[in-house]
Formats: sequence, structure tokens, C-alpha cells
Amino acid sequence: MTRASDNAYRTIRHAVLGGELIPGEQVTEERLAEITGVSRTPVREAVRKLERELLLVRNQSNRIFVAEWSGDEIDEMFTLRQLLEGHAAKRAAERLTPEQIQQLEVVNQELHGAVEQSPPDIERFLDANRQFHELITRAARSPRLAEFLAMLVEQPVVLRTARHYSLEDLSRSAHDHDELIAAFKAKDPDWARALMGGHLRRAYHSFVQGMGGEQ
Amino acid sequence: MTRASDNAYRTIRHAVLGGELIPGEQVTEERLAEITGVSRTPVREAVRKLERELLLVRNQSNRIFVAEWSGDEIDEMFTLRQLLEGHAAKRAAERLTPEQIQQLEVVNQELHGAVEQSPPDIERFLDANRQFHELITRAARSPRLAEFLAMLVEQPVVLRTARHYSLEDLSRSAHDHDELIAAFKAKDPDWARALMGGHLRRAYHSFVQGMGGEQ
DNA sequence: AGCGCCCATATTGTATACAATTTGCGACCG
DNA sequence: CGGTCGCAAATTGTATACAATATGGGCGCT
Repeated sequence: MTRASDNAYRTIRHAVLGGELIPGEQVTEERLAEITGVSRTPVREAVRKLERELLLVRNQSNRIFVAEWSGDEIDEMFTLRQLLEGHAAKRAAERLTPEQIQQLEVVNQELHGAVEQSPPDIERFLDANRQFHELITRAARSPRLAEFLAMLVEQPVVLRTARHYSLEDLSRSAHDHDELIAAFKAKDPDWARALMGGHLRRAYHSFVQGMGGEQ
Repeated sequence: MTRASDNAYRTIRHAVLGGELIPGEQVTEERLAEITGVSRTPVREAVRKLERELLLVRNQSNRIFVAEWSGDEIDEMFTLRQLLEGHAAKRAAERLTPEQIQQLEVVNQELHGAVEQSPPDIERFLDANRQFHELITRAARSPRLAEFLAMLVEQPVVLRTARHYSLEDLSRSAHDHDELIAAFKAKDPDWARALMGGHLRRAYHSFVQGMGGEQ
């Protein structure tokens, strides 16, 4: 994707994730063109991409709206992610090189650092966490799987609520990652998959709890 | 999607599946515009959609080509489909209404009919088969899952080679469907998932065999 | 007052012209 | 003869004007 449409994509995405565009709100191509500073043509490309990622949706007559997420949809998203990322962990366990495992350790050091400082640095945590999962996805060497996961992770609900994670949630996450690395070193695909499944499933429950009445 | 870009999408898709556009060949937007009889603007939308379905791909400088499928990619596709459609079957087993089960039986009658006539009617078989799997996907009530599966099934390789299925392959498929219906009637999610997994895995092997040296 | 029809307006879809980028060829130099 | 530099052609990207379509509200009819 090229400069204008790529910028538009990033700007709109940022606006949705940052809450400047609120769920349920209608957004016209023209308004998005104003926000992004490019013409409607690249905006349309960006919108199509964001539709694919389910940040934007269309009504029956093709008008564009910021997506709203129901509890069921969040559940569905976590379930699919568990299924697919568990599969990714399994494949990664069969394919990770020693260098890649070392990269995981480095990233996980960073994640531990973010959790253990006081107060914990959520942004730093999220960044390290993302890198960790991306490394695993890449190591799985399955482009379509990677694409599907890209559509599932870093969705707005996840990002908006990560800030509610408790210190214990963060510590558990860091510990899960330690265990995952152990499974990778042991080259045990089933162990890796089981750990990843549990890791994501717990994340889901922390998430639901953290949300409380919000949204 | 609206008329022009939708027509373009269907026309290009048809050309790729029908072999008029051959794998590896470069296609320019302009040429596609000629073929489809619309301007480049809707062609671009259609191309983006076909990229998403992996029928078209771009090189590093955004030129468009008809996708080629390697053995590894076909394997990957079947594996993901097994994972996701197994999950769909499990969910369907928990949710199918008696009416929906009856619909499955009707469609499967049709499929049996296509297999047992002489010679077997492949088109009729494929159509009934598609309907059968779609009913299950719909019954799973998971829109994202349905979307992912839509990206995986009916890919060109599958369509092009279904014609090579042997009579035995077809009979096995029909029989698998019978068993799936039994699992649904028993409301046994694990059974349904296991059957669907085996069904698709065997389809993969029939497929690899049927291909032989082709492609 | 309620209902439905119709038109003004808002919004998305398409065509076309032009801009930016990439490619491939050919001339020029070592 | 080989390479590399640059320019023309091919291709994709963007802006803009116009076309098609959907929506909502007002007006008249009953």
C-alpha cells in the first residue's frame, strides 16, 4: 500500500482505537478524507481494509459506521484466537531456531522489566507482548495463519481495556511466556499449544473481569 | 458491493478459475478493465477483494499477478480448514435445530444422488457439497469463523481438481456426511469435530493424489 | 391526525485525467 | 565485452467531477 492510502489507514485506525471516532457512529468517506487530508479515493481503500479488520462496518445500504462489539463477539474473537494461536505455537515449537528462541527470551526480559518496575509500564508491556506473539506467529511459517491472526489481535476492545489489567494479570502473563519458552526449548508442540491456549483463555477472563460494566 | 465492481469481481474470478488467466501471469488493471468492461476504479476494488482471497497476488512493486499455488500452500490451506471447520462442526453440533438437521439430510440426499447416478455428476456433487458445508458453517453462528472459511474454501486449486476425484472418493465423502449427520443428531460436538477433521484430511490426500504431476 | 408519496439532499459509486513510481532497454563509458 | 546510468514507456496511485442510489422530511391527501 502506498503513502496516501496507507496514511489514511493508519490515521483512521488510530482515531477508532483512540476513541475519537466512537462505536456506532456513522463516518462518511468525505469526513474521513478531511480527517486524513487525502482524497476519497485512498480513503476508500483504507476503509475497505478497516472493514476487513472489523473496525468499520457497513449497513445494508453501504453507509459506513464505527463497529460496536458485543460480549458475544469478544468471546468469539478470543476463542478463534485461542484456536489459531494455539496452532501457531505448536508449529513454532517444531520450527523455532535457537536464535529465534533467544529473541523470544530477550523480548520476554523486556516484558518482565515492564511488569516489575513500579508502577508497571503498560505501554511497554503491550509492546513487548505484541512482539512476543508476533515472533511466534512468524516462526509458525504459515502466511494465511498469520493473516488471520492479524485480523484478530490488537482489536480495539483489547487495546482499550489492557489498561485495566491488574499487577497479578501482568505477572501471570510474564510467567506464561516463561513457560512457553520452556516448551519451545523442549521442542514440545503439544505443550506449547496447551500453554498458549490457557494463556489466551485466562487473558479473556481477566479481560471480562477488568471490563466490568464498561463499554 | 455495487454493480460495476461486483461484475468485475465475478468476471475476473471466473477468468482465473476457468484458466483464461493463467497462474503466474501478470495482469494490469487496464487489461482487467478491458476484460470486464468497466473503468479501473471498480477493477481496483475487485482486485483488492481477489487479493484477499489469494487468487491474485502483488509483487514487491505492487504489480498484479495471477497467484500460483505451491504444494506447501495447498497443505497449509487444508490444515487451516481442518482446524476451523472442525471447530465449526463442534459448534454446529451444539446449536443445530431439528429443522436445520433435516435440511442437511435433504442436501445430502442430493449429494448421494449425484454420486450414484452414472456417470456421477461432479457439478451437482460440488454444489450439494458446498451447500452442506455452508449449512454447518452457518449453524456454528460465528461470523468471523464463517468469513475465514469463506477465504479458504472454493479456492482455484480445489475447484480445478475436484474433477479428478474417483468414484470411491465421492462415495467416501457422501458416507462422511452421513456420519456427520449422525453426530449432529446425537448432539456430540467432539464426534462431529473428529469426523469433520478426518473428512477434510482425507479430501486433502485424495486431492494430492488426484493432482499427480499436474499444475 | 395519520399515511404515503415525492423530491431535495446526503452519501456512495464510477469514469477520467493527471501524478508518481517502477521497469526495461539502450546508449555510453570503462 | 560488460556494466551502469538515464530516460521513455508501462503501470499503479490520487484527485476530482459527475452519476447513481439511498434517506429523511415535508406536503398533500384522506
